[in-house]
Amino acid sequence: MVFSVDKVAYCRNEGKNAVVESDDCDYFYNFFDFDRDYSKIVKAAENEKIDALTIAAREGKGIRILNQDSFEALFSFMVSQNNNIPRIKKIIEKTCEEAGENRRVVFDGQEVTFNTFPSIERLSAKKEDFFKQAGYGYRSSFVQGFVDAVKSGLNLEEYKKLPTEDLRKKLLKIRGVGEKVADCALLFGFHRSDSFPVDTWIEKVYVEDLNGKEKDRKKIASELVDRFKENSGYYQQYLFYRKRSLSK
DNA sequence: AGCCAGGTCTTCG
DNA sequence: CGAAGACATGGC
Repeated sequence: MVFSVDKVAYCRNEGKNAVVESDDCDYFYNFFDFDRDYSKIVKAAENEKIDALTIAAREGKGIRILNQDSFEALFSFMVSQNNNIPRIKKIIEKTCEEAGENRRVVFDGQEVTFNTFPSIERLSAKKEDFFKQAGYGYRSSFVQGFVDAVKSGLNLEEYKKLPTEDLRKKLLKIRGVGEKVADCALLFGFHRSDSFPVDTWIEKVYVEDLNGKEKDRKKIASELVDRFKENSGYYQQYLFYRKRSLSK
């Protein structure tokens, strides 16, 4: 099952194909970025003539840069700071369970229930203790501040019109949003593939596989975007997933 | 038992 | 600027 805001899709593999069923196929067609020719991106990655990238792209050729909801993406990545992935998932799941709406859908005659990602209204109705008990820790004030800002006029839809650099600056003004979270939101929430989020894993890639010399994450990110331009985000995902899978 | 996690903010030199 | 600490919580 895949969830996005108040929608759900049921996914499975049939041989070489991925099958996606949903009440809203148009939405998930865009969500999974099916319009894009990823074979071109893999070829471009191979043409960079970087061993690690070539391998990563070939192994990760099924990876898509999802078109997530911008609010949900920014909110979720705000939770990711100084946190581990299993716990991030738990926090978001708990938030959906307790603040989202319960829904039912039917796939192939099978009834499925799920919780939506909560709306701004539902989130803003929650008090500080809700976030504390959901496990947000010190990030509680960040997400609450963000929710308040959106409720009182901050409009991410308007941001979509901005060029990447301007949009990036806007996102960085939000408390709790630094370079890495902004870049992830740019990539997944706004599909700005000219961004290269640098986290602990990409730092390893940069040093071990790209022979990088910079130490500062911000400099690393801008160096990589200068180098890979519009393909940055795709390469970042290939490299990220391969690095993580190797460490397990 | 500690160290660490898809970092960010604040403070201090 | 650039480095160093603090920050909540729980995964491993």
